Amino acid sequence: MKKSKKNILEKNGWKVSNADEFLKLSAEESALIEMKLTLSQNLRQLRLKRNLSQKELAALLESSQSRVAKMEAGDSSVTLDLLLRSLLSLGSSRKAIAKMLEQ
Amino acid sequence: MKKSKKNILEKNGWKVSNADEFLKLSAEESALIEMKLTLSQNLRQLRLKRNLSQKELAALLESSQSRVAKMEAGDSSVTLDLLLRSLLSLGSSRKAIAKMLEQ
DNA sequence: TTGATATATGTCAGATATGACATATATTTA
DNA sequence: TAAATATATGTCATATCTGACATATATCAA
Repeated sequence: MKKSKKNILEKNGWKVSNADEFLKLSAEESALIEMKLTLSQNLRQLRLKRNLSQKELAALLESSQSRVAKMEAGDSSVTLDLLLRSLLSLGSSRKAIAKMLEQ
Repeated sequence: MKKSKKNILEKNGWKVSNADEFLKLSAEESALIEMKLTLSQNLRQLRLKRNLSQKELAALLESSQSRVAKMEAGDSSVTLDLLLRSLLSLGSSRKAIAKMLEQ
């Protein structure tokens, strides 16, 4: 795993304090985090494609601009449930979401 | 939507008290619930394929038998995060999960 | 039957996620 | 440039999820 990726993860609150500990991230945890990051990225893409600001998307989702920012930033406080609900609200189909995950 | 499906949803805690209210389930909510049910079913299949009891799977996940039962039952208190972590722990790959969702 | 094992259901205290808010920092526009 | 708009970051009260436990109900073997 590249240093840059580790930095990104740490910045977003994933507890990865040193290389050893990082290696202890189980394969499952890593996979889950990477799935979240993939969905985050797709969320931002979709929002921009629709020419919405984070504030506008937040209104659509009945959430807040700051939470949308956190979703797009891949913050560790954001669940898959919230990401998926958001993608669906932006018009993604279940199939489209499956496609995002098949990588 | 068939009556039987409505009954299943209600039984599992999805607030769907009457037909009118049921119709108000947004398309997104329905899609999310169906995705969860799909993953629930796959979880049970996988567990049985591995010849594990719910108790044994719970130990593997550092969870409890009752929570595994709820996961498999599609209980509304169970998040996608937990379902996906469980599937990954049972050896499902990200790709396999994408496949489950592509339906 | 009976006892053993598996699964389902209800509850709850503690853990985690949420929207909201304030405010910092970019980015865009005039 | 400066002002306006957009996005990022930190915090918090409330809401929701979690593992654990008790206990009910199946399922199965003797």
